[in-house]
Amino acid sequence: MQPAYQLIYDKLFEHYGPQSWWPAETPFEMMIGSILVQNTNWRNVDKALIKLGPYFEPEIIDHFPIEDLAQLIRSSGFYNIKAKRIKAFMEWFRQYDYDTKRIKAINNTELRKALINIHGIGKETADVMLVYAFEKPIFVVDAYARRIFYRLGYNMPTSYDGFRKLVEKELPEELTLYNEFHALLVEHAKQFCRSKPICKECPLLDICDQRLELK
DNA sequence: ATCCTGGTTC
DNA sequence: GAACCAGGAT
Repeated sequence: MQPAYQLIYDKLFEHYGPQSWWPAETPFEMMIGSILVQNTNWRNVDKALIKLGPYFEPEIIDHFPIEDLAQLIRSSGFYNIKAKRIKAFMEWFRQYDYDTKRIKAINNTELRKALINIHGIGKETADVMLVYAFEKPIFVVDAYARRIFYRLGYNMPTSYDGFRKLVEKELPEELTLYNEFHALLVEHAKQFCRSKPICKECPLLDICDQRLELK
C-alpha cells in the first residue's frame, strides 16, 4: 500500500506543480531569509531583503552596526531580536570564511547540531537551511504542516522531531522530494488550508477529514 | 480600531 | 508561559 505522506505529496504536486524553492539568489541570501521569515510572511521579508540589497555581502552584513541592521529589516517584525540572530549567524558563518561549500561537507547530523546551537536558530530554521542551502533531505515541520496534517485527520506527535521522523520514515531520502514537499505545503496552506480554510475545490478534499463536516 | 498569524529564547 | 513586532484581515 502507498504511504499516506507520499499520497499527499503526489496530490499537491499534481495540483501545484514544481515550486523550485527557495526564492533566493544565493545560499547566503537563503539563510538570511530563513531567519527573517521566522514569525512572519514572505511579503514582509521581501521588503527587508530589498532594503538590505545594497549591503548584501557576508562581509558587509557581518560588520554592519546592529542598530542599523535592525532598522533595515524592520518590516520583517521582531527586528531587534532578528538583528541579533543575524549577527550570531554571521559569527558562525565567518568561521567558514562565509563559504557554503565548506559547510556542505559536514555530515548531516553534525551540521544540524551546529546550526541549532547558533543563538536564534531553532529546529525549523535549521532544517529549512539544511534543505534549501545545504541540500540535505529533511522534512521541515512548520505551523502549516502541522495544520494541514491535523485537518487531514492524522494524529501527529506534538514534538518537532517526533513529527519530522514519522514523516521521514515513510519517504525516500530524496532532496527534491523534501524541497518540494515543504514548498507545496506552504503554498497549499496559503491557497486553501488557511486559518479559515477554503475547502471547496481543495486538491486534498477527497482524503481529508474536513470533507465530512462540510454541509 | 482590535484581532490574528508566525519561531525561538529565557 | 511571556516576550519580541509588522502587516493584513476583520
